Amino acid sequence: MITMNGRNILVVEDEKKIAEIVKAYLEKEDFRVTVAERGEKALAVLKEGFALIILDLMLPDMAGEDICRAIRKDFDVPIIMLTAKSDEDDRVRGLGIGADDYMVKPFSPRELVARVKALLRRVKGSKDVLSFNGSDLVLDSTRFEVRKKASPVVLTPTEFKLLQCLAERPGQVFTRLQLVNVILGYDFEGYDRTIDAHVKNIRHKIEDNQRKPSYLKTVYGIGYKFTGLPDED
Amino acid sequence: MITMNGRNILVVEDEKKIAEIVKAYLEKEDFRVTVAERGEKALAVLKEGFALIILDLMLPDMAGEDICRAIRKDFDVPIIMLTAKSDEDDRVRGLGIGADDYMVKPFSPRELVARVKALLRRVKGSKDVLSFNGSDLVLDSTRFEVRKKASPVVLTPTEFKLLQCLAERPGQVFTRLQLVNVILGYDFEGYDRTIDAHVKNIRHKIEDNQRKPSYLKTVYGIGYKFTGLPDED
DNA sequence: AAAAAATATGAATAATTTATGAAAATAACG
DNA sequence: CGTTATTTTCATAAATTATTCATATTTTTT
Repeated sequence: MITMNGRNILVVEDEKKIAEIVKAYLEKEDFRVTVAERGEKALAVLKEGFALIILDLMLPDMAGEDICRAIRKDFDVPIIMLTAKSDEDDRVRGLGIGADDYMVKPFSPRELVARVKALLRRVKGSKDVLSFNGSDLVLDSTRFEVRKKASPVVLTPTEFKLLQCLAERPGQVFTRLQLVNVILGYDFEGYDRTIDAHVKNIRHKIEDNQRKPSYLKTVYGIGYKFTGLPDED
Repeated sequence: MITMNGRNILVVEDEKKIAEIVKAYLEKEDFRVTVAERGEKALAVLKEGFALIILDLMLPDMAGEDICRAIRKDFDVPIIMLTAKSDEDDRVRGLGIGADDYMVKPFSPRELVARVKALLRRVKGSKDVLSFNGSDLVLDSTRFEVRKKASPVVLTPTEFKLLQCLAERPGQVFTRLQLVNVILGYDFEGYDRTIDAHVKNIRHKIEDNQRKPSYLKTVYGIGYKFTGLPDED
């Protein structure tokens, strides 16, 4: 396995302008940036060693997911995937491609920088696994899998995204609208309350007592929140 | 550098229809919106102070990027750029100039509102926490939670809003009518005195001695006020 | 100190909000 | 194309909160 290099970032993006902007923003933060316009080139420079890779899902020569898998085969490097539409993130998450994070275009460059930093911080610590209540509940984003007291729990894609969204920020309260925006996309035309149904189903799968949930809690009049330490409020 | 104003948003957009829709959506979320149809006017009202600016890249009198630069020269205010169609160049231009985020038309107004909020949160440093009497009493808006001497106090939504409204301006006296307008909405048809009931319930939860409240004080003949330093009047 | 005015309080009732099971619509898959 | 899994909607039950009201208490005025 090849060593990764401190502040080197590889940007795989064929839209030159976007690549440039991303480069500019990252360099302003003291990262060194290499741009590859094609998947082929990306794979060629890989062995230079990068701390992180930003990868467009749509490239002229190869599918982003293939590149991602190719990278993952030999390198243990965090990847942020760029997708054009909100429904593509399903593919990113669902297919076990193994991206560590993803952003839907159009994205704010500041947010990208923030995520790069966050991801580097996270990765340095360990992998992409959220663990709660002393490993009683584990959310493994790279494997798209949840484990409850060590035994696997099967969540549907929407359920997983919902739980993940909440679990990433324990204690923070999300309104149904916020959750819809994040999980179903800004263009979702349906009803707020569909969130309730998913919450119910998730609770059924991860809570000991569905009537008295210890993880996924209701905040009356506002929305929902996740609590990592079931006892606390 | 000029101070920015809490919930004031400037929309610079010449297409009246779009401006109106944006305005309506933002006002529904309790923002105060000023619309400028031309760049010239935008620059003129700038000193009123805005928390955020939404700027169309294409304007009749001046290029959006010039306005953007002009704004940035004197104001440190977050900017969301609106660009027409999915013209890549425009998109990219917006970012290069130093917009914080951008959206491609046609966009969903819901998404715009969500991005506005996200950007404000990000810029503010996500400090939605009010702290009083040396952290004896803490109001945390993102967690929708009040803590009294470090232990959580559960307030109902109305109670929370009421307390928040008062606590945001310690010392300022609010009439019941003002409170009703802010908390229950201008269209509330009920009785003033419902506020009293909420005050009672809040006091029950946060005051040591409900008969001699140290935070939530009555101003006889007028209304109520919040005092951050319990000793002072 | 008594009367008047305003606020506090507890309890009853009304109104909202959430949970839930099942049906209908959609998407995914072979 | 039919079959299955998933997502969404819907109707209703259950839970929680908001409002009102009658009465007690406090504050102000005279």
